[in-house]
Order: sequence, then structure tokens, then C-alpha cells
Amino acid sequence: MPPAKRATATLPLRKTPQPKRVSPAVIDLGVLNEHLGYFVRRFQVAIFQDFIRRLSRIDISPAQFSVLVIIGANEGLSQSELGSTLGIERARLVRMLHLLDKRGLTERLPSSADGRRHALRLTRAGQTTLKQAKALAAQHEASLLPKLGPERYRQMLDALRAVS
Amino acid sequence: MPPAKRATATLPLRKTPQPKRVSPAVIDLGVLNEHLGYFVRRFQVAIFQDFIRRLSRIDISPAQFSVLVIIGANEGLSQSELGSTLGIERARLVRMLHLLDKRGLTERLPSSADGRRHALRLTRAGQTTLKQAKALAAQHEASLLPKLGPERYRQMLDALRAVS
DNA sequence: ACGGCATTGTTGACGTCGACAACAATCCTC
DNA sequence: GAGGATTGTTGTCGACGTCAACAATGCCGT
Repeated sequence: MPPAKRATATLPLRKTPQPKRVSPAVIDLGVLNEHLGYFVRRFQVAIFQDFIRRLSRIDISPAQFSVLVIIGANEGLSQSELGSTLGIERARLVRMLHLLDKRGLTERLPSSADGRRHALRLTRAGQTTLKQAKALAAQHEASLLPKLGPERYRQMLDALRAVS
Repeated sequence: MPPAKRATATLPLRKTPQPKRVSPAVIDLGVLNEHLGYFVRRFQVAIFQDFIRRLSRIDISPAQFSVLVIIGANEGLSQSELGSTLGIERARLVRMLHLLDKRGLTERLPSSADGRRHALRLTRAGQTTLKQAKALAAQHEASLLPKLGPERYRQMLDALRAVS
């Protein structure tokens, strides 16, 4: 459908009524409206934006947060285990942990039983940083509730946990 | 918690019952279990993986698909409009459209009214490619239904449309 | 005990993507 | 006509996912 060709100049007054084409009508999303992936993607981006903004004070990204949480809850696990549970490549994890080590948040001890593995741990600083991160992340999470409504929030969390 | 120290050798038969430490017990997700963003992220990645796999035959990424759909449903719109509706930076869009142009799927006509704008259009080839893409995307979408269950699928789609 | 095979961590390289700055051309408004 | 905003464009940077290769180590059957 052509963009509503404007009436053929019977009223030459005011070339265009509200010419501010600031939002040139509404743009049709077409079949994207029927694709869950599109909305899930937009939602995920929005969530991460808020998360990143709230944790910017302590400079912890969503991925770093998930890494710290898993290490904190599973002391001594290996990098392979960490990566496979979070869906992060071993190679990627190496550089991420290198950075967290340099920041003094984590450490890699030699595994007692397996010479290939590293036993991952949080340092003291890492534990306190994780505590702060959890507090900020909880605020972030709480901010989602009013946006979704408590019912929808519960529904979505339950649904996603079920399919993950 | 140490990894369930194995029974102190009363039965020397078979050094370890199921020694395949393939998944060394279950790893605790900790507070990630209470974070919607974590599951939304995992879900989005899984969805995109399936989408990419199904559309690999015609070499169309999720982002490219969304761009083609929007152009197809809103012929003549500008790059700025396209970018702002999809949440893609103008700069990023320039290179994406450059590629789609080179592939002969889209074209940038000079806007009649505004010398700065380009009026975006699908070429004939772009229209047929979009048709194929829509068909494959519909199959992808249909595959989500059994994984979620029809009720949860509807709930989630409605909820996300409402908050987007 | 030994040799082949798998696993683990590591490094290097590549491509994609989001973000930002700068710029020229064009439009808009006073 | 001048100043300011918009649009498309280019360059650059950093974060990521991905793949290949490698050394060290563990595991296994013969």
C-alpha cells in the first residue's frame, strides 16, 4: 500500500497540515508480531540495559555476574564445568577469568585430584563484590515486577525455568 | 559441599561405580534462579540458534530477517525510521543495507521529498527471498509451540507484546 | 608399564555486533 | 541567508562467539 498519497491539491493552504514528520505515522511490524523470538530479543536487551546501568557502579557485566554467582555457589568447580553450565566457551572463559583474577575477585587454585583442572574460588574481595552485586541485581529484578505485573512476572519466570 | 566422598573401599570391586565424571553432580545456579534476565537470555539464544539453523539455507540472519520484513511492510521508509523501530544503530544499518544491496535484495532510492533520506524498497529478488524466509521462519515458530506448550506460548507472546 | 585417546586450560585469529565520534549533504526555521 | 538539526556515511574501538591448534595431564585397554 503506497503511503496515502496526499489529496491532489484542492486546498493549496499549508503545504502539509502537520508536517513534523517526526514519527511518520506508525511503522508496521508485519509478521514480526507473530514471532516470539523478536519480542524475547527486545525484552532481553531491555533487561540487560537496566542491569548494566545498575551495576555500572561496581563494573560488573551480566556475564561476569553469572560467573561470580556460580563460583560462589560451587566453590572449587573447574572452568569447563563453569563454562558448560553457563553456555560460555572455554576460550572465552579463560579471558574473562583472567580479567577477574587481575581485579582480585577470583583465583584459580591447582586442583588437588586432577592436574589439568583449576579449582575456582572467590577471593575475599570477590565475596564482598558479589554481595554488592547481588544487592544491586535484586533491585534490578524488583524493578521488573511493576513493569510486567506480578502475575505475568511469575508466569514468565516459571515458564522459562520449565523450558530451560 | 565436597563431591560426595566415595565410600571407603569396603567393596574393592570396580574402583568407581559410574566413574564417568561427565557431569560431576549438579551445579547450583544460586541466585540466578531468581533472575528473569538469565532465563530470558538463555531462551533468546536457544531461539536464535534454531532460527539461524533453519534459515542458513538462504543465509538470512535474524536481524536481516527483521529488516526485510519491515521494509516489505513499509515500502519507502527511511533508514533512520527502520533503525529506530528495530533498535539498530544508524551506522550499523548502513553496513547491513550495503550488504543486502550487494546481494540484490534491497535498494535505496532517492527520496522524492527529502534529499537526505533514502526510500528503502525490496527488489523482486528481495520479495521472493522474503517469502522463503517467512516460510522457514514460520516453521521455526511452529517448532516453539510443542516445546513451550500452547498455553505458555500464548501467555508469553501476549505478555511480551504488552511490555514491549 | 606403555601407548593411544580424551580432557583441560590456553593462545591466536577471525567475523559480528553495539557504541561513539566525526563529517558532508540536506532540510528547517528565524 | 545563517544557524541548527537531521540523515546517511565512514572510521574506530571494545565485547563476544567461534574455531583451530597446542601442551600438559589424566584415563584406558592391551
